[in-house]
Amino acid sequence: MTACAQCLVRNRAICASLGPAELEELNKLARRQTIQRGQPLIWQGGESVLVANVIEGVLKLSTSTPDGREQIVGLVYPGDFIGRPFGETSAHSVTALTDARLCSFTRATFDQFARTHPALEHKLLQRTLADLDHARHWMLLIARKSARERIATFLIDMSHRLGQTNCAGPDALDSFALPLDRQQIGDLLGLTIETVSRQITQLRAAGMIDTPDRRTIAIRDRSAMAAIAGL
Amino acid sequence: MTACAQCLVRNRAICASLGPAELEELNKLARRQTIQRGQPLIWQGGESVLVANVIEGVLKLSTSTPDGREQIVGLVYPGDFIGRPFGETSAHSVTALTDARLCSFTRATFDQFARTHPALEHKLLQRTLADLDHARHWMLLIARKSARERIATFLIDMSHRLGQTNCAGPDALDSFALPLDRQQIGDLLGLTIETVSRQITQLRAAGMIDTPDRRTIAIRDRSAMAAIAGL
DNA sequence: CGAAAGGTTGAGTGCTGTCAACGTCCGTGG
DNA sequence: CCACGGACGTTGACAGCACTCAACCTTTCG
Repeated sequence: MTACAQCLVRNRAICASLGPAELEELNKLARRQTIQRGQPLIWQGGESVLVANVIEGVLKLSTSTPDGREQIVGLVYPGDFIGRPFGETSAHSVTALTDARLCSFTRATFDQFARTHPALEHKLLQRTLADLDHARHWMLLIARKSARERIATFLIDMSHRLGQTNCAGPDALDSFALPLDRQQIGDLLGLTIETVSRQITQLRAAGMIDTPDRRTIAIRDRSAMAAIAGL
Repeated sequence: MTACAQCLVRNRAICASLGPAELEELNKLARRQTIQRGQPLIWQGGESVLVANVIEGVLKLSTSTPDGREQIVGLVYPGDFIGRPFGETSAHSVTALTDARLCSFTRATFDQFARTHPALEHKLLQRTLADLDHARHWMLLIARKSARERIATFLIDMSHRLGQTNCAGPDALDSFALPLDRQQIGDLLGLTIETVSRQITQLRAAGMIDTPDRRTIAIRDRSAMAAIAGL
């Protein structure tokens, strides 16, 4: 029995808007769920049947063209919300990048609960507004920045995001495990796998980062990285 | 006295969620406002002091890097909502592309009203979720498509959007006035002005569109355009 | 009529994509 | 334990699309 009171993301998920009684009510509607790395959860264009809070792990949101080009349009971390409430279909796919634990609801159930709990809807609205700001900012990155700038921005960004996940507070990690392989980094930044590899090599050659193994990034010169990223 | 009952976008703006009494209440808080083409309304990074419904006209949302590269991250049409409620700062700038009429509120006033009217917040949430889907879909366009695909997609998209603005219903216009100049099309699609010009020239040479004057686009072969756009 | 703003066209460069070969890590099975 | 194979990543050669720089054309407006 994993009650909400012990939830890892109790204070960061949208549930934080609820009082004890309402939380218990919501808890009864929830289903704890684990999914494995690589496992898809929601399909682009499919009927929106599931929404969830991410308790642990990292997932990707992605869309693809009919001819197979893929773009990762967002990453989802613990405490984030996934799925498309109040809509018929999902605009993008959701896939686990690492093993993950979720607190999930059927969309119909969640929609109904949310409609009757304005505080929850408000929290969801705030989060959606922040997501929208973030997505639009990312458009600047993809449309206007060079490959090197994109890689630097991505690595700095990820060091912050993964740092916030820990209980230790909002610190930026200087060393972390990438939840994405090179192909996925390319899909996220709008680059090819070769360009990603070359840029990482150049950053390493410049002494700004280190790559002890293929999944680990160590930031050696954060200010230089930030300068390349354009703040 | 321009009351809400006669409002052009009465049924498409978020106000549609309100009953007559609440609408009158909101009306008292609103300020009708006109702004001229090119006039900025909200500044990136500035304090979020104003939100508004667009009654007439087209506006752009844009962000720029410190070194001057600009990206248009969204276009706003009649019935759409602009500004950043429930937040301290604006993540992007808002500028009128055509002369426009707004129904505006101070953010504090709107926030307070919205918090006490869940139906309005719900409508705003639905709209924000749709905007987010749209922004993420646009990321695919910018990151993965060629210049020609981007131009074709943009023109088809705009013919639909401007068609919906009219009372006539959700028709796609075959001829319309672009609210953007070439530079702005470039800023929207992540291209340079020269590339935009060349691609438009090529589409005209192929007989797919016509350009009676620099601001007018006439779509001659919609299915061919749609094919290039990738549906 | 002249100047300025906006737009088009041309020539050349460069960044990133494409194609291909090679290297490294790791699990599997002989 | 080592050989093998596949997934993943790196590096190299080359090409192409879009960018840059520049000249010229068109429209608008004083």
